[in-house]
Amino acid sequence: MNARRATISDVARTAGVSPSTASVVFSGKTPVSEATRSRVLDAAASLGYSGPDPRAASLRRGRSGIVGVVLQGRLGAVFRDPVLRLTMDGLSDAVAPLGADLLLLHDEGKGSGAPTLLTAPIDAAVLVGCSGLLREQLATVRSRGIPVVVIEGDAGTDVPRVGLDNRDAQRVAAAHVADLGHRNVVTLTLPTHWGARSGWITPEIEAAITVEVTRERLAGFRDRFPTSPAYAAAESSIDEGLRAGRLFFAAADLRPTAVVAQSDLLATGVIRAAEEAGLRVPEDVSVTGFDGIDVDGLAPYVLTTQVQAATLKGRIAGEAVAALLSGDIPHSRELTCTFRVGNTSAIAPAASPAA
Amino acid sequence: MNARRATISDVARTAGVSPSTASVVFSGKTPVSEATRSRVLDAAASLGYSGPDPRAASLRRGRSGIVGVVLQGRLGAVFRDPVLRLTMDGLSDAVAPLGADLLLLHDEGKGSGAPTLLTAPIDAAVLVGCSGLLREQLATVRSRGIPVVVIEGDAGTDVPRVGLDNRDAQRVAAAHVADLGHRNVVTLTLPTHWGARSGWITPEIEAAITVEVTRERLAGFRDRFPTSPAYAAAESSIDEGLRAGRLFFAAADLRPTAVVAQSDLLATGVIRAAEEAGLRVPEDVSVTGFDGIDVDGLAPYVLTTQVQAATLKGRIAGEAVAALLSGDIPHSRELTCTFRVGNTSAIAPAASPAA
DNA sequence: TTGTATGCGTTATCAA
DNA sequence: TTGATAACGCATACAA
Repeated sequence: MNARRATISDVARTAGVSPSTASVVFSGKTPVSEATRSRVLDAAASLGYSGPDPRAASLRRGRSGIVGVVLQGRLGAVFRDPVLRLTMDGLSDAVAPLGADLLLLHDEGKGSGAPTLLTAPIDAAVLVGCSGLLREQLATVRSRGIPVVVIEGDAGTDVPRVGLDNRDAQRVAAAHVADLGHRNVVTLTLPTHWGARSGWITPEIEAAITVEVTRERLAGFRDRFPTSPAYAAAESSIDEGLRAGRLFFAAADLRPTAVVAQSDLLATGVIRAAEEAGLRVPEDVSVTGFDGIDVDGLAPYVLTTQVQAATLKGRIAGEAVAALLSGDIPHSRELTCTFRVGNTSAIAPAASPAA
Repeated sequence: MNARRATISDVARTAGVSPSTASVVFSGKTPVSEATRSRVLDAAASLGYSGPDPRAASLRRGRSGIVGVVLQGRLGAVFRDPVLRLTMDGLSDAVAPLGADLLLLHDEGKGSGAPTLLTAPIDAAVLVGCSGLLREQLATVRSRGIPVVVIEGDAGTDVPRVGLDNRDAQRVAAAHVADLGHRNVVTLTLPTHWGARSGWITPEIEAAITVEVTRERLAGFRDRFPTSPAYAAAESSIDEGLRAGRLFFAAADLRPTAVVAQSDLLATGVIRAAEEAGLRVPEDVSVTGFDGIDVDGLAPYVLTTQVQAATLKGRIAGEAVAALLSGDIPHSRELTCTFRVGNTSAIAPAASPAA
């Protein structure tokens, strides 16, 4: 029909008022007489004008009302992680009062198409999940002058950050296992870098872990078990835990009596593997997790784990964004886990199986 | 430092070229000599200019590179649903080649803060999950002239839609149960409207179901069981299924021999409830699901269910968006489920438990 | 290969 | 309460 969509000027002309008046009718920034208002609204209706073009408005205003959330990997993979889901939930909650929407940005391979962080019309960014690309992304965002908040990642100083006492918490879990008499222990970690395959962690690899969460939790484990083997999973999932667990329990003479996992999902998989191998948890093998999420199908086990407040983490990040957008400078926050002893850890078996 | 961020004109001036030349250096739309290019880039670096302002660019271009996805309810709740997660995964995959990002819009209570669909700078919208607000949202989006694709909802004609053969598929499942000799059957449905509480579905309610998926699947069930009781869950989750199942199995003399659930999660909950009540599945009670997702912790059961290609559904929607954005008119697609007989359905028990 | 001119659709400021 | 004016920062058609 129309060669062109109607603009606010068209509406103004039709209504016989000035563009600025028409604008004000829609924004409500200034009082307008009832007569003019309805004339403008009528004109808009007759022209099929449905309000200001957001692009133009955002150019003029300098703000878009959009908060970018940078995630790593594909969306599906991202939301498969219960912790991240909770964090997103809290984040969206805290950002909602701003009237801001969330723009999902995946950092997946910078080669792939759009350098989105550079070209997305966002007012602020939340960097979450702490990939190795973090520094680069931070540089990008800051060069654009966009306020940014980092969730669990190596932000430099002067970047508001929401963190977790990963190292301390994992040390506590490790100590728990050590105190129960376990000596033959293995830790199952999250990915060492984004996109990495699963495999044993050599000293070289250990020295070059780019994922902060993994590194910190491993460090906490090391505080009590400096030389125990460590195996990195490719992702946090029950399946990955199952695969790793099968590996751990395959050779009867090398079998660990305890597995310290860096996530509840991994721990759940390990428990499954133990059952598969005919081992009893916790009598034959103790398993600890991390996160404190409800894992579907884990009953009757109650995981011994460090419980983190994932939703709160997101909420705090969202509040930090809100603060930044209103000109305040939020301070970084470090959240603390709560250790929960369940029924998946127990005193080490008296006799080592063999060797 | 700077009173104002540098613009491309500043860069051009510093580099001693015209603004258009500088623009071209960043967009790459036109060949530029190596000498000029590097002069421009140097100038940009020295001014701390990090590329065109996305807001201005998008105003000029008329496109923002953002696709809006309208979901119902809170984010956290949304991504808790495995089917939706898969759909989002497929969608983001299909949209990635466009260089488009996804903007998450919740339709939650139009009163709450931002009238987002009206004011978001999106090039296209995907309406998913089919709430009762769908028509209204469609009107909003179309009045803005934004191309839109609907996933499983009552789009009018002439709106590209990706659907599922919900009614046929559910009828097949119901027939399966009927053919096994079950007469005392109850169906457990998805919510009848968005935000509804759980409860028995009266004829009045049944006549006014606003969620298409629920309505269609129930219709399919009705094709074989015109008068059997139907109970609506408040959401698709194992917990809701468990609660409903407890209700079904509470009174021994009214106990159904088969439960036809509208989702795998609900079915899983029902199975849990059956176990709790000391009933064997499928010997004492048959349970069918819908979706064909992998439900964690369901082993050793293999659900009898209708398997839908959730990821494909999202992908097709994404491709439809791509088509719309390049001026084509995609046709609607109706996907077909595949019936899978697992080990949760069996011949009805010979003797009805009681009166 | 580079420059000139123009408009994308708004809204903030200020004066009337 | 309303209107005139001037950006907002860029990308494109077209000419050189």
